[in-house]
Amino acid sequence: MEADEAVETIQREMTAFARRARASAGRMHPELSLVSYTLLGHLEESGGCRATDLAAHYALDKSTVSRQVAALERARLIERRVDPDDHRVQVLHLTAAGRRILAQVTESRRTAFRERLAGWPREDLERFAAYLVRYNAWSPESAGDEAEGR
Amino acid sequence: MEADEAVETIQREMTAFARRARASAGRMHPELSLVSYTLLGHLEESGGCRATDLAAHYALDKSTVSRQVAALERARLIERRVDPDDHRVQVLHLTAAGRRILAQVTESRRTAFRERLAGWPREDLERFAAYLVRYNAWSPESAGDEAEGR
DNA sequence: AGATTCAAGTTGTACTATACAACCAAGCCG
DNA sequence: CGGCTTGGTTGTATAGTACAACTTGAATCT
Repeated sequence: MEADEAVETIQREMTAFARRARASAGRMHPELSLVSYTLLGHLEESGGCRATDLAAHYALDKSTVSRQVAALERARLIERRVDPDDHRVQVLHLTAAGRRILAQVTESRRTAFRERLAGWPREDLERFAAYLVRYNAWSPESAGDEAEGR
Repeated sequence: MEADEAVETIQREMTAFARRARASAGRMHPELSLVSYTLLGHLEESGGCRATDLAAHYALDKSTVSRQVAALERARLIERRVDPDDHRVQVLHLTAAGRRILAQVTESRRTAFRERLAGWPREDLERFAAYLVRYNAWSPESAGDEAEGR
């Protein structure tokens, strides 16, 4: 069956990609690992949030986030502000330096992706993007939704 | 420009995927990491090869492969046979157990992917698969080939 | 109010994947 | 033969991660 073959290919290619991505991202941007980049990006988008939120959002252990945050703070890329309403909470914010590095790495990553995708017809880019969104949006809980038209 | 937006989306989604993949693969199949799985798969496809070939193919350091191979051998999933023509070389082969585990994990992964991709029209599956192949096939040396019709 | 439970973070510990460098051992070549 | 090359291992170091134990502050339930 051809559909099965396509699933197989998707599986193989996604796996291959996953295997390579982290390492190559690290080589491209030694100053900001993929994880740090992601966390910084979230802080920018969200305009500041708690370590716990990051952990929940990215399915990471709170200890992992704690250490990442500590490293980012040490590097002066983020700062912690204790929430006056709840002294357990530290709200994380990008510093100016953090914003700068983030922008720089984003730009450099964008360039790499643009280069890699150069020559793709716009229609293909848009379809590929849509497929990826759809693929990533899947979660066990949402399984079956589409089939039932929700 | 819409094409740029699509590139941005691809970037973001690929990144998100990469971040999650390894960990989730590990959770799904504690008995065989993504790397081990990949190496075993290569041995099956190739019908036996050298550690150096694996390293080259997956852009891993030979020391990394050496240790992976050692672990897989310890687990009795592969075996080494010294090449009679060149005593430096160890040709790696799957054992029966290795073949069994590989098949089992492949099946389980396939199921997960099938579930995730359930409800996708066959046409979309095929297009997505083709896009991924194209995306992964890219390498710095090949850049520009398409534009020049090679 | 006091005791208990809950939530946010930190720290200790351990493991995996990885790289780089130094090394060894076997072939190969002039 | 002697030196270079190639395949592989080992020592060492780092990043990212998890889990468990702990601290501290908040909330809740008598």
